[in-house]
Amino acid sequence: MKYDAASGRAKGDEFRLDAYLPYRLSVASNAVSGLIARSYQDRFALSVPQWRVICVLAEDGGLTQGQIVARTVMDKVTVSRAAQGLLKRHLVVRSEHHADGRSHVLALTEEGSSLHGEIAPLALAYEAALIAGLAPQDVALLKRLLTRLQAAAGQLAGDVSI
Amino acid sequence: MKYDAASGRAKGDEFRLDAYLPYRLSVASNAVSGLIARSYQDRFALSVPQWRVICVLAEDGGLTQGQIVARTVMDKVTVSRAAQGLLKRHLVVRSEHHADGRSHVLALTEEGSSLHGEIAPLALAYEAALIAGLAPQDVALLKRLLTRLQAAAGQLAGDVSI
DNA sequence: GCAAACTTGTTTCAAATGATACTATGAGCG
DNA sequence: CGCTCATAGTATCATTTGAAACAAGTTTGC
Repeated sequence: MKYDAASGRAKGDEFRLDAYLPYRLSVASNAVSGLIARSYQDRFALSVPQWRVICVLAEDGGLTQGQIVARTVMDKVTVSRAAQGLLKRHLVVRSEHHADGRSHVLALTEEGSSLHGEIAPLALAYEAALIAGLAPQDVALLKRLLTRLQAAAGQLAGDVSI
Repeated sequence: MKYDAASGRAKGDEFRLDAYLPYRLSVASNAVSGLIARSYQDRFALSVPQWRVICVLAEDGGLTQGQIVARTVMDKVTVSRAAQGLLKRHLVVRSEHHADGRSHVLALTEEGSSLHGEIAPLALAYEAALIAGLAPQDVALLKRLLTRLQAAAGQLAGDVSI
């Protein structure tokens, strides 16, 4: 059952789930995301999408939801819901877009900015704990490789659907 | 707004979402998983959990659901549902466990095994397309780093909850 | 100008997810 | 034995997700 007479080699060598990159990637990401998400939820009652919106608003100032979608690689529905939650908690404010009536500009409130200032060090501490024991150049390479995988996946998805 | 007078340095340097490993990991994984999941779904009407169950049964022969849970890092509910779907399609069979009446042993049918044989090359082709352009030693390092991140996340999660 | 086509953001709906509770069986111990 | 406790797997429920339809506003082409 593990030996394929036609190909003349062990079938088990052909495909091993443990060695399959998409599987490894998904499992590692789930473990890390789960850890982080639980932490944000428990301590600050924030979802990951909400935290991402806060981050890009802290970095780039006022943005429309469309710009946030582009910056965070999230669905527009996800961003819309995250923004509504943050609005209710007065962590962000909305203002009219000067040139486009469909759009609004989101920006952090004082409170939102202060929350960001509070969480950011904890987030960095989590990252530091995760990569403790890894060589810095390995971490840098890891980030580059992840970006290239993301780009490759995007390209392959585009190739198929278009 | 990007300059914090109190700390005397640019705020943007403190936390950049783009450089945050959990974010990069999640985004890359979502891009890759989405691509793969769509492909399994479109061509074979299989979910990712179902595909994972097929893989470990192809590798290891008859397993209980508990063993599959351990092998695939999935929730037991997820495995239960995946198994039920595969049973309905006669891709796996269930037999009594010789020593434990609560448990069943799952194994691939001829049809399930043949489906695995059909999908595996495609899965490998996807992986090859994703890592095209990357140095093989970089890919090997990537897999090792992912495994270590997963372990670190598991450990951190354990530290908190226990 | 103004109708058709497109964009922005929201709502709606169906599917996936996972925590919790439950059933059925097995294990430990007096 | 017989009672409690642990485990395998399933069912239930609330939440999350994203695709598709939608409303409101903008752009384009004639």
